Amino acid sequence: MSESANHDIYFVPGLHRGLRILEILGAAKTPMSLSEIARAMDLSRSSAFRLVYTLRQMEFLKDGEQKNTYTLGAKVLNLGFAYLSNQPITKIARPLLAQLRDTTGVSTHLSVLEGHNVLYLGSHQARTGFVSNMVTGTRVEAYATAIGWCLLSGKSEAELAAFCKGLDMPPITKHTPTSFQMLKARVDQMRTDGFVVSHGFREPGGSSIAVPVWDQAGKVVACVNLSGPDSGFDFDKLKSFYLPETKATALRISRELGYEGSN
Amino acid sequence: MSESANHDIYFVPGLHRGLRILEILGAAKTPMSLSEIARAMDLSRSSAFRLVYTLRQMEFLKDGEQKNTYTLGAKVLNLGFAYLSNQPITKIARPLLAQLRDTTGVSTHLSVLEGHNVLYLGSHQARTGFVSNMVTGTRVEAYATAIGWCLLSGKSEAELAAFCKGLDMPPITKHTPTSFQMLKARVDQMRTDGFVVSHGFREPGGSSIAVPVWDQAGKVVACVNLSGPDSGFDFDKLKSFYLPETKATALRISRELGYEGSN
DNA sequence: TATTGATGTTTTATATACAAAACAATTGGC
DNA sequence: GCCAATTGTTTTGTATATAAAACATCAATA
Repeated sequence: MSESANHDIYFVPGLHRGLRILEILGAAKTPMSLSEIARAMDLSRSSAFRLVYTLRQMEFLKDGEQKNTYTLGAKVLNLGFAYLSNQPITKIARPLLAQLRDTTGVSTHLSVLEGHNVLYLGSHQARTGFVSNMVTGTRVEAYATAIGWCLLSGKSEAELAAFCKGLDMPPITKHTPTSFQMLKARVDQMRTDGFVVSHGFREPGGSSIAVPVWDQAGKVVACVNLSGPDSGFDFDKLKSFYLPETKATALRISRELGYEGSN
Repeated sequence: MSESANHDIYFVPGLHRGLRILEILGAAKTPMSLSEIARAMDLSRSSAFRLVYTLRQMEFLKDGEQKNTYTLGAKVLNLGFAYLSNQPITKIARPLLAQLRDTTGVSTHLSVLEGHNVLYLGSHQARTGFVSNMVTGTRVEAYATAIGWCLLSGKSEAELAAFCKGLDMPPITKHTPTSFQMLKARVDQMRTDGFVVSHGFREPGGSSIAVPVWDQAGKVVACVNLSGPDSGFDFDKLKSFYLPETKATALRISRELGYEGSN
């Protein structure tokens, strides 16, 4: 009774079990054999055989290094990227981020909050330089980054407390907040300013601007981020040019999402 | 008769069709309705209903913005990342890349070639600085980047020609090779040098070192990459310190893969 | 080398997933 | 506001996917 009142009339068991195999193999640190899969799924070997056969034929599974073992195939990666590029906000933001990149000359990024992580949905690279640190599809801990504070500014104090509950916050740099109180201070600061700027004189090696994006309900749903190395990031121009441009882009995206505030 | 001699004895049709729905929705630029899915799959609506029902319940599909439409769900993203972190080379390289990051103080990355793209498998960020341009899971055009040339150095001339066949190569920067001949020159250069270095005086804003990783068969299977902004990248130290360290790390990874050459 | 246990594969009787058809609920055109 | 067409949902007889059991193959141990 506990786990599965699954036995809905409309469940197609073949699909259900096949997907569970993918999940199990995703969670497994190492390739699994047919029998291991069958055991993990509490399934007859003959059924597991047919499922694996199908998954393999469709390239959702591929052979592991050891004989008779299987791991996730490349198709699951394709799906993952399709997921990212199908996010509605990605489509809306893409041309605007490209435009921001072109007018500023530095790299621009769009990210959202997913669980405790910042999830990068897409980016447009500075056209100069070979160093192409693209970020799409990446996850990083939200509590530790300027972009994370920006995204967390949409949460109430209670929500933020819940967010910190059970989260351990090791210090990545000496500026990393390591407690709820410290994180709250960062987020509050961001909320009053309306942006986060970190510049090279404080953090050697790079500069970054993060500005929130709001939806029609006034909720923070994403973050526009502009970043580059100090050498391409003139401090004088930062506040007079880069920041207003970034804010304008974020607002434009917000408008397209139906935001009607004046931030 | 044309498309599917699919009718293997061991094919489980529910799973087959469910996965095809995921692929179709991944390729679709916009969410689809039940009927659209049924039509695209040449399937009865009642069957499509049951498949979608199952996928939705398992969170491989989620509701689109419009009513009665569906898109890929977050689960497919989880699988995508599981795929990346399960790649054997990722596991071997991870601690060594972290170590390289710690001794050099700048960001390190591991990437492989997938089709025409450079696929980033993992990275370790410089501990200083808020600018966290992580790259895991990203794809970029191989022909246009130093890392790409590094990875392509494993190919023979014929393979490289095949690689270029039908690939259009727009110039991203003025240094971008735009023909097979130009690309071949870059790759040959890389092969004789054993690495690619691009430094800020040529490419404003950032510096980068790329070194290949070999497997036991002597094939180039991956690329170790070290990159950072000029300000953190001392030119003098580049050749005397960063480059040898990077090469040592790449060789160490190669050794763990069974490489026995002396490069 | 013989023996045991485990795993991968094939067969097949039967439980069940499936598609047609009926139904319900929307939508769009006049 | 009606009709027609399209879509989402439910039912149900039947074609078929399934799991047990048999078979084949391999690995380890004595």
